[in-house]
Amino acid sequence: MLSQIAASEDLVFFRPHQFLTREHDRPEALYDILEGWACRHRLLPDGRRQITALYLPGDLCDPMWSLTPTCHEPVIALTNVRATRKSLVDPSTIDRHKGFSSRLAESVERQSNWLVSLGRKTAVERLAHLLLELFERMRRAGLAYGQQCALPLTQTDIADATGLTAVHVNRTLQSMRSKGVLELHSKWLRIPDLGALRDLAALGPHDAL
Amino acid sequence: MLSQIAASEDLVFFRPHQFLTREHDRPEALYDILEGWACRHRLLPDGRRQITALYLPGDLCDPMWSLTPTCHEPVIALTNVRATRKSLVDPSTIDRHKGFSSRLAESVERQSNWLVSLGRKTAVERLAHLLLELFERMRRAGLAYGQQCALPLTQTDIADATGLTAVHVNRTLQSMRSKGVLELHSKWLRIPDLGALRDLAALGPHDAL
DNA sequence: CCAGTGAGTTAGCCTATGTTAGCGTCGGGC
DNA sequence: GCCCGACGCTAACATAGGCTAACTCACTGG
Repeated sequence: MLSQIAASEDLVFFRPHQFLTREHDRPEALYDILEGWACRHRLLPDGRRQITALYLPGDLCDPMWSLTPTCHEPVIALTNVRATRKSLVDPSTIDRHKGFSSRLAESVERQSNWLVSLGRKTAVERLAHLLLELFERMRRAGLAYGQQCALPLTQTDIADATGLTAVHVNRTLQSMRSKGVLELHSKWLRIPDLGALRDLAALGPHDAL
Repeated sequence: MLSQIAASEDLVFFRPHQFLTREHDRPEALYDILEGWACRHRLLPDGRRQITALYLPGDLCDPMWSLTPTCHEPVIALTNVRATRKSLVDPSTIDRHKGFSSRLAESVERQSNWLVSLGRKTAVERLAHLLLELFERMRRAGLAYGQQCALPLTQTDIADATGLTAVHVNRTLQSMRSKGVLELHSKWLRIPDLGALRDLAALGPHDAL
C-alpha cells in the first residue's frame, strides 16, 4: 500500500538552519531522516526560542500532520541532514504509514516528559534527562557505540531544548564533567555510568526513557 | 455507531483528589465531563508535581488512550466532578469517537504551548497565558459570562500547572490584580481587558488561543 | 463550641539561574 | 594568509523566583 502514501521518494539534503517545514505549510511530505539532526521549535516575539522536539537519524519527521491540518511549528535542520522525502498523495492517509501511530505515541509521551522537566526540574536534572533520552534514542537507532554516541547539538541548541541559557548549560555541563558523570567533547557524548546519570535525572519510577 | 464504542453510559461522580484514571490502567472508559475540573499530572520521586493537562466541563477526558496502550499519567479530579462514563467495548475503536481526532489535536497543540511557556516565559507571562487559555476554553464551552468565568483552581494547582511556587503565584497574581489586568477572587475570574492580558502573555503572532 | 484542615497572604532570606561582556579557538571563504 | 562568524568557555554581577515560616480566615466535623 505504500504507493497510496508516497508518490515519490526522493533523496534530499538540508543545511543547518534550513527549513524542512515552514509554519503554515500544509501537509505535503514526510521526511525519513537518514543522517543528521533536526528540530521543531517556536520563537517568541522577542526572540526567545524553545525547541519542542528533536528529530534524530532513523526518525520519521512529521510535524504532527496526522493531527493538525496546518503546521504550527516550523521544523529546521540543526546539522547537515540527509533524508528521503516521501511526498503525500493524500494527506488523510498519513496514519496508515508503517508504525505511524506508535511513533506518534512516542513523540507525545516525550513531549509530556519534557513538560515535567521544564516545569519542575533543575538544570542538572534537565540536562541529565535530555542527554539520557538522546543517548537512548541513538542506541535504539543502532548509532551508539558502547556508552558513546554522536551528539551534534551546540550548547545553544541544548539550552533552547532545556529552557536554560547557553551560559548556564556550559556551567552545568562543566560541573557534571568534573564529577565524572559524563563526557561531552566536540559533538561526542560518553556516559561512563548510566546509572549515575539516571539518578541525576530525577526520573519517576515509571519513566520509560 | 455509538453502540460500538460505548457499551454503557453511566453518570458518575468524583470528589477532589479522586482518581478518574490511575497510572497503568488500561483503556476502559472515557469520561465526558459535565461539571467540575480534573487534571492529568505527574509526580517526581521527591514530591514535586507537574500538571500536564486540565480537563474542563465539556471536555472529553481521555488520557491519551488512542495513543498509548497504558495510561502513564494519572488523571484526578480537582473539584467535585460530574461526568458520564462511556465504557469502551473495543479500545481500538476509540478514534471513531465523534470529533475525537480534532480534540486530540487541540490537546497536543496545547501541550506544545505549555512547553514553550514553561521553557521560556516569566511568571507573569505564564499566568497570563494560562488564565487566557482557561477563560477562552470556558467561553467556548458556553460557561463564560461577559468577561468572567468560574476558575475553581487553588493557587497550588495553578502553581503546579505553571511550574511555579504557590507563594510566587500569589505574589504575581497580587501584582497583576493591582495593575488591574485581572481579578481573581473566590474561584471567580474576571478579565477587564482581554487585550492587555494578551499582551502580557507573550503569545506568538500565530498562537491560536 | 472547639480543633483541625486547607487556602490565601505576607515577609525575609537565599540561591539557581539569567545577563552582559569578553576571550580564544577553529574552520571556511576569499 | 587573513577575515570573519560560530562556538566554547569564563567571570562579575543582577534578579526572578524558591524556600521557610507565620498569621489569618473560612469550613468542616465531632
